[in-house]
Amino acid sequence: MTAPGSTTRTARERARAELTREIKEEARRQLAAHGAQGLSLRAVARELGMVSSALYRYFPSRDDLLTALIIDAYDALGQAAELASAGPPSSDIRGRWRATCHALRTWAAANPHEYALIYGSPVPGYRAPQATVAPATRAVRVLGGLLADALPEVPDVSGSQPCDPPPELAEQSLLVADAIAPGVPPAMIARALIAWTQLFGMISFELFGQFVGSVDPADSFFGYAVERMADYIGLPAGDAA
Amino acid sequence: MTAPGSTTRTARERARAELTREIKEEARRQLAAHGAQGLSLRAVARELGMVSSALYRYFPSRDDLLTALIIDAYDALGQAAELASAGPPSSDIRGRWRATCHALRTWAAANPHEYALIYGSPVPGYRAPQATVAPATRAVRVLGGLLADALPEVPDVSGSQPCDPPPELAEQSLLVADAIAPGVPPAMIARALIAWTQLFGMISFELFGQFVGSVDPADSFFGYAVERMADYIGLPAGDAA
DNA sequence: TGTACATCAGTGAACGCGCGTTCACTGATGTAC
DNA sequence: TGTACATCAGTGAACGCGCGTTCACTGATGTAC
Repeated sequence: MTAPGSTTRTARERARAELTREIKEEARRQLAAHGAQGLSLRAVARELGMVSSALYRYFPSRDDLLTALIIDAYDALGQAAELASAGPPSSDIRGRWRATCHALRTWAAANPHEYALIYGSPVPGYRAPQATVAPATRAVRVLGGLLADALPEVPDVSGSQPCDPPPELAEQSLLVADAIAPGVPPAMIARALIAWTQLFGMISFELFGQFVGSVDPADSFFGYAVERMADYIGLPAGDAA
Repeated sequence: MTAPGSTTRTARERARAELTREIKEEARRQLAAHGAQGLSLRAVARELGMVSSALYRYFPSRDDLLTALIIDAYDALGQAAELASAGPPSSDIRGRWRATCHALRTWAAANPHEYALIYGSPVPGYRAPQATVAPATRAVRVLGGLLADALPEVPDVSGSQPCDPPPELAEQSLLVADAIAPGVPPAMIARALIAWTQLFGMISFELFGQFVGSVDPADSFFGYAVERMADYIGLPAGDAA
């Protein structure tokens, strides 16, 4: 009888955890080769030297396996962003933004099919369950934290400005701020949303082949856009630059 | 014997053209229901009351049918952009930009699966043939034309600026300008590329469900971003605003 | 205008393949006494 | 420490389905003389 709560579980439990991991690994390889719709339980089982029905001991259905892959992908991308943002000194807001953007692009380039799974076209017939919602916000929370940290450093412009967001957007921005960037004013949230969509638009264009024949390779353009968006959001230049 | 070159071709030719159209229409419906990978020749034939092998008289393979749909989608999107840009007076650059952006979004919302086909994740195992390249540039050419028309109206800032694009990007921008926006300086091309990726990033986020729970509905945000990007590119405010 | 031939659209059967999921089962691992 | 029982992983066969593509064919449409 092992101690309760011990990290060394029974052999059965360890074997189960390991096989679950191996199934997801093989499924990710399938994903890369044939896309989300081409993900086949039978093929995964075959590759693992198992009989296809055995997989049902680990995932109740194909869609549940897909859900697990989606959650893993959001988590991996989110973690990459978190690590990158934690690299520079906390006060170097622009450095943290830069590092985060480049980490997102690097992760996407290294895991194009997992990126496509979460930021590409939705898989027809698949409805993402509630469990994917929280991991999906992990990356954007990094941006939120960064904005919140930038607050003391940005010039406090009270009163209405030209280019202030319209009422509906201001309202939505307030809710976004409440959720991921406490205290950040709607105008800054709105600018950050523009930068965020620009960032992912750029990554998707690069990965999905829209830049072929124009800004290809996209390194220079990417670096340039990241700086311009930092300017636009109003992030302080930081110590390093 | 009908006159050569007459628009009224033989019955056979007319029937062929009509069936080709019907096949593509039905295929588009399949696309909407099951995605690009779920597009099935057999299902299309079934719906049309034909036997599946009959389709091979019209398209040599499934991939060729997919290619036809892709080309049609690029053309439809490009045409929507062209029509929108031709709406306002030619000198109202900002109005044309605004109309073009909204037309792209409207087309995408009305044809989400065709949009996903061309701007979403690539279809695994499918390689787009050369024939898709030209139609693919049709939409962005509208932006190019708009920039070229704006040239006389933007302040001529010679000499190097802060925020000028780095050498590699400047070079690529020159090539882009040569192809779609003659005479437009690299700095403006670079800004337009940022705006263009922001625009498609925003449309994709909205269509693919990334805005659910934040800027949803996205109308207000979309309109706001379009204006801010117009500012950023440096488009003149126009007569209407 | 009429006939002989060529072209083409569509049929139906077949090939060879893959899929997700269920179910009754065997045998190993874990647990309670 | 040893035994009886419960839990669980994995098997293998089966169900019912779908797919792209080929091929020899029938019969209608078009064309040349």
